[in-house]
Amino acid sequence: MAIRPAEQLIHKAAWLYYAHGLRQDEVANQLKISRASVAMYLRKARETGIVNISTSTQLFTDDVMARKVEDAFKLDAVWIAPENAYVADPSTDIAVLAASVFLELVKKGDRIGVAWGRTVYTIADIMSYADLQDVTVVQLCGNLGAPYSYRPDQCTMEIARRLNAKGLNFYAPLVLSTEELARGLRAEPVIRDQLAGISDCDLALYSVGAVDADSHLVKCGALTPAEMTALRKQGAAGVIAGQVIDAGGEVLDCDYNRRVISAELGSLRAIEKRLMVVQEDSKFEPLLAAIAGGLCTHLVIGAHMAGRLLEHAGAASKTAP
Amino acid sequence: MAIRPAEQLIHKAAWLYYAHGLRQDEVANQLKISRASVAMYLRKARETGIVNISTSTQLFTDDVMARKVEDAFKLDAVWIAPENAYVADPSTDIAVLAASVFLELVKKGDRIGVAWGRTVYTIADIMSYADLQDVTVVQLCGNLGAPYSYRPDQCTMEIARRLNAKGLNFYAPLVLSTEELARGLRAEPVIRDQLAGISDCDLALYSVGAVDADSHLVKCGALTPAEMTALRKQGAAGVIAGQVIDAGGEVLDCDYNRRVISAELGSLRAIEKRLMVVQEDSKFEPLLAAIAGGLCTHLVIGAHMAGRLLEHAGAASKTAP
DNA sequence: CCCCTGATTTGACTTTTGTCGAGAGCCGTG
DNA sequence: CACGGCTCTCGACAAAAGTCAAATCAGGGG
Repeated sequence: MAIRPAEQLIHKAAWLYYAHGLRQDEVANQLKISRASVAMYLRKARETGIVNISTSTQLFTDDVMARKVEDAFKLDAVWIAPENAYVADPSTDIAVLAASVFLELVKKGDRIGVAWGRTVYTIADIMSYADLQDVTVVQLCGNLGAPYSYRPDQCTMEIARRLNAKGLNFYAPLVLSTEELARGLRAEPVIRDQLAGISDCDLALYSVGAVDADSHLVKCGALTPAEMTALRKQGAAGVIAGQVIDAGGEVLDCDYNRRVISAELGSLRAIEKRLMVVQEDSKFEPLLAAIAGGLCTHLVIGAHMAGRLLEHAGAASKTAP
Repeated sequence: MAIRPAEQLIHKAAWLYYAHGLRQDEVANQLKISRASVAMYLRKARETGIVNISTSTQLFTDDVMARKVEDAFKLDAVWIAPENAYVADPSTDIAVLAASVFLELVKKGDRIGVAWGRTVYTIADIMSYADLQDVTVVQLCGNLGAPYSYRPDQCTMEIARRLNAKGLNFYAPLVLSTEELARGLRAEPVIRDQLAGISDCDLALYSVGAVDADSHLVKCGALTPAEMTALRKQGAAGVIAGQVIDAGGEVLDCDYNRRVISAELGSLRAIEKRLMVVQEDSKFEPLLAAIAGGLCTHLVIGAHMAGRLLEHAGAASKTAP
């Protein structure tokens, strides 16, 4: 898009202020506008991603625990949000960290796969704006009609908006009523292309869902609590991009999964950087499953969860030394 | 290096302030220190690169003139600093822009070649701090003993310091008194390795020098004004990394060049991104030579210089349509 | 053990920045 | 051409951030 005159002014103000280090009143003089306007422009500049303020997430990887988790689970990088009363809301802390990490991982020209869930939406919501060029954000799974505020397409679009990127939505329901219909839809060129394009992503962002009555899948009406319980008995350990996985991180062989339109796990694994973010402590088992299935290379979790992971790894190495 | 406790505090303060958006007094409460300390920590955080504030340089590439220069000279990207009374000192403007562009081009893990000169040093001087990991800054040419404040090794080290990167200096004089000695020195393992490593760089930063009595080479005593005039008559058009080039951008065949220890132009051309920055209008001819020799892919110049380049290109296309 | 040095921290003060409601300009419409 | 409705801009005030000299602290040497 061509730069509009207003945007030009914002850019100039931001330039003088942030790059040259002038004060707001000096900028106002230069540009012959009031200081109040300058202040407003600067806010817009920050909101548009014309200026970018990022803080290194070093500290959270440098943590000894983070290193241990990396080693124990063979992950590329792990960030641990300290849970000790840092800030009012501890779960926000993880999301803020995840957003920073995400922005640090994104590069110009990247193609990014985004799944859906409360966690992902929270991240999108608090993520600061950036002006990445040529970035495409693709939706990893089908949609849900539910009146949820964090539908898959909304997660995708919101993140795309924040990055000033192109959003590629998935115009199909997440789950259909029959296997045949799902198969047919997956074969549709427009859907097939989207699914095929997923393995071309450079970066994926998702969380993992729990297999219980609180799951989004239940809340959105994709599954009943009873069905969920049944799946659990069949070995369901978690939910990734709308699909139910077993403890080994493989797609569970069940009727539900066959009716789902979503990224194949194989495609997900083909993505170089798979950033998984887990907020709730209750998602321990699902997280283990996701890690077992090689569905995450980069991980953002809270300190408590990290402790549990290490405990588990320690116990496992004792039983089978 | 292990994170010292002090650094930890700085990091926490920066995190709460910039990532969580708390106010300084809120941060002070959280961390149980005074607000004044928080303010100080935050300044340190900015100076260390723990937080990173960058402004997009879009505006300067989006310029119509920039596009035209790109097309006319087949360059990858051109940034033009508007010379019209933007800010007090117009030449600073170019350096500020160059520093931003430079930081935008650097990626983690990069190896960066840096030449020397007033322009390069000015850029280093106003460049904001960053915390790039695994970046190496290598010196492109030998040193000068002169009491200059912008010796090659200083340019290299200052940039390395700003980026929190490793600096690789070149422990050899730029110019020796005999050709034999230069040849011998170039064959020394330690020097040879350094020279060989130059083509592995991902990014180079340099300016181009003029062939006149004001040249650094003269000021540093590497050449006398008379020798400079003589070289000019022999076809010298500019100076790159301490070497004299002709109008076609090739090393001039002369005694001086044979006595110089510096990056071969071939190695420089092997570098993917070659960022050239020119501040002075008087360097028109040298710049043309550098462009002709394919020594620059990315260019930062002032509006006036851009005008002259386009004029030249227009005239050239008229004489040879 | 005490004093001195240098670095860190703090409270008090100043400067800079953010915000809000009022007013000015702009456009399409009746 | 006058009238809303709209956005953009400004002045004034309140809030936040920056600064500095004095106080405190840690540690080393005499």
